[in-house]
Amino acid sequence: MDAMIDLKQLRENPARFALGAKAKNIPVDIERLLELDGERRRLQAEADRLRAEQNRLAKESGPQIGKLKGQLKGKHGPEAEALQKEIDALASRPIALKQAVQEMEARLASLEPSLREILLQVPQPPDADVPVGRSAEDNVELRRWSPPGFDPSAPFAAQRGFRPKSHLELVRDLGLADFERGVKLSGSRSYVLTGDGMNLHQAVLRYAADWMVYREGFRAMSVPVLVKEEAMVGTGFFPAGREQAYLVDEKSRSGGPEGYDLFLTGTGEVGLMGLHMDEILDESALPLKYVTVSTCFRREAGAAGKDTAGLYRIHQFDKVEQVVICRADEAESRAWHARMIGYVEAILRSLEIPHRLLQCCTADLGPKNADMVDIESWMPGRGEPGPDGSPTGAYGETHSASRLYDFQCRRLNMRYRSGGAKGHGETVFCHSLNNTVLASPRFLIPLLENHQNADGSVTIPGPLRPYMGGRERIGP
RNA sequence: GGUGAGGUGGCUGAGCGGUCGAAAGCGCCGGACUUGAAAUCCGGUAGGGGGCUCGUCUCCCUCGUGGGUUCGAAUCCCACCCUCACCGCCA
Repeated sequence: MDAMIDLKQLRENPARFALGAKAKNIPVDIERLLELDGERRRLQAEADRLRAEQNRLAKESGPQIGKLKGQLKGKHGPEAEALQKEIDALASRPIALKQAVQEMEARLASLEPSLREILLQVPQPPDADVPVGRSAEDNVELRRWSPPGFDPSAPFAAQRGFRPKSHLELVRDLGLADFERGVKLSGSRSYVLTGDGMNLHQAVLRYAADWMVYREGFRAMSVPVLVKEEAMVGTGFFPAGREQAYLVDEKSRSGGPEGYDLFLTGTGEVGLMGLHMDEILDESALPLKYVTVSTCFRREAGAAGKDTAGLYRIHQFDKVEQVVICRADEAESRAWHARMIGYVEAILRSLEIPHRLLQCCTADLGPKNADMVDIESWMPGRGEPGPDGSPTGAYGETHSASRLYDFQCRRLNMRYRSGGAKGHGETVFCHSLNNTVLASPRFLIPLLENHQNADGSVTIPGPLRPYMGGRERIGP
């Protein structure tokens, strides 16, 4: 069975996993898991013992049978009969054992599915320094930033001299998106980016990707967005997130058992992390720093009625994603987490987008994370309408930085050999981290809304201008 | 989509029913030689799981994956996955 969570650790300290699951509000029957594990180990030991005996007999009698068969060649009559009898006697010795082994194996096999099912559901326990909470409401703000001369907590109109438009109004008035035709083509939560909407979309993606590649030395990758189930399970998105993923049903289409289903990935993380599945890496190759820009697909099951309008919650978008795969060292992994968050903060500052960092509480972590920090960008057009009917603005999630220890790499069977240069040490599961660099078109919301002008135009922030043909503004 | 060949350790590649977890070469590690290095020589070198008297201990599993035949399978049979070559189609 593949490594999910470390069964040894679970046996030694089941409470840690039970409490961790509870803090995450994820139901999982650790008691039952321990029972099944114990039962399996008992059967395994017994089967091993029987098989060892069987092997011993076979090893003993094998060469003898071979020798006797050699003597049998060309012989006839009573002499041949005697030899044949001897051969049969030798051959029959392991038969009883064989049946016993088969029985044990059958019992073992019947145990595996339920064991595996539970094992796959056990979440990574949250780190001790993650605040315990019941929902996203209990996330804790770490810090916030806004460009000089603008304060998100004060009314937009008072500071900028006009009432802000929401991104919906901006994209309509400036001709940046066409929702009607998007819906015509693909149903709800679909859109078409038009003209400068598409230009801006490509500009921010390229800007973010270039930042990671040319400033931070990440390796640019194009990875599949259509992947096997293995990759979804390995990266920890399945089984819990199965409802969130689009399925390309190749299995039933073929009408037979051949072929397998494929899934559309909801993040480039799946492709990047899946790259080294089942590999043993050289320690000297670590850390691996990858960045990809990929189209992401999400069913948004369970989000019916939420954020139905505009570019916020949509089924398909593009995302620049960073992952780091490093040695199994908590301090190193924590340092990378901070650094990866720092890249995003720097990008947001360079684009003059007010934002804040949230330490996610235990309930908001999801099964795979030990720790997660969200970054929310200020969206002046979001939130409840104020007394004058214009939006008051709100922070909206645009980034999410996860620290996973070896949770993913266990599932992906992704290891390195420890022990210095070309070391001869043990194989160890890598640690992994991931963080959004920039997701668009959601990011167009804070970009357009924060940089809108009184005349309805939108100023293109300086760093994006090279990606927009040198232009300074969109609109009149 | 059609036809053919093939998937073996970090790599190349032999093995085609028993002593094979597996020849040989390369690579890598350790040692000898050397002022140092190269060359040479000697030795070592897959992964996973279990047991205890925890050790230069022991057992089990793994030769693409899953089944089957057999006393015994890397080797024979079936299905699937994948790779390569040629043909057809095609952004």
